[in-house]
Amino acid sequence: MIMKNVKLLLESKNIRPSFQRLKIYKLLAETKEHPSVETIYNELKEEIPSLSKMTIYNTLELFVEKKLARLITIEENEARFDAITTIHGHFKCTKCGRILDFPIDESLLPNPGNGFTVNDVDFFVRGICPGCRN
Amino acid sequence: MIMKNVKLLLESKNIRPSFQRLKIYKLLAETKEHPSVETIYNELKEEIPSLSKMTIYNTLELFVEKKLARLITIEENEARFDAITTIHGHFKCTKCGRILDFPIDESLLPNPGNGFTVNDVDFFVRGICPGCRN
DNA sequence: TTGAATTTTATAAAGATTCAAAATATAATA
DNA sequence: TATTATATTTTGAATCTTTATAAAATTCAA
Repeated sequence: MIMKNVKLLLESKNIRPSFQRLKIYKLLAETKEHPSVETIYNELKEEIPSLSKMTIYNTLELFVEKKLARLITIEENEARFDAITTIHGHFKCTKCGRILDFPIDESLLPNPGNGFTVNDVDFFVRGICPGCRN
Repeated sequence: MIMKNVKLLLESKNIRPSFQRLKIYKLLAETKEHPSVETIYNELKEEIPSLSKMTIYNTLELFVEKKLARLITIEENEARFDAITTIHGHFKCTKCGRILDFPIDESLLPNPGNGFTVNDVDFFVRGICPGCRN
């Protein structure tokens, strides 16, 4: 993803495209690893030595608010993030620890029932991935 | 749920039915609130003044291991627990904060695909509950 | 270029969880 | 019953993630 497009995307959501925000979004969009704050920090601190974790927390919170990112609570301890905001499932391999995306048919999703307003759906599966089974 | 049956249940899972474990299981089984460690601690400390949170952490971990309880990660910060271990959905009302159960048709559940071993499924929905909409 | 608003940074504080060791309770054996 | 071994609980400190606060730096517009 080229920077110019990241910039346009943030601006389309009324987010000022600061250097840090651009870098954080670009990283998130280019990885499939569902990184934590810690991971993002480690990936970027070489390029941005002044970077503080607080900036990452603030930025991700802003992205989630503006629906540029999703917060994933599949891990017990730390928040994970995903730049893909359309509905999809998350598979966590309890052996290698990776979190993988998989498509889900939205029309088949369970529904809490009449009278409930649904704003957000998470579908988490835990088990062993094909690579770890061999 | 009477204590005798709690005792039998724990014993059937090879868990020594200590006083603390019995009380913690009974509380978890009799509430629909999906309590946190903190909540369980506050509920029980009057009856068991010596109780420590560490015991609750240890006990719940043991229960989850032995499939007497489920760990629910719908909250960003704290772990919640549920004595119902069969597959069902969780709805979190972002207004009143309550976490409610709802049934889901297991045969319709999305599947990560061939080659994946599935051990555990979580289905979380966030939104507004009927009570809070009025 | 100046000044106001925003963003980033550094530091501290809070909250949840884990660790290690001591104290207590339970079970097994003599 | 007394003794010993084992399991459980408690305590207090440590760690880890996240949040709060305020100062410093940066950006933007006049």
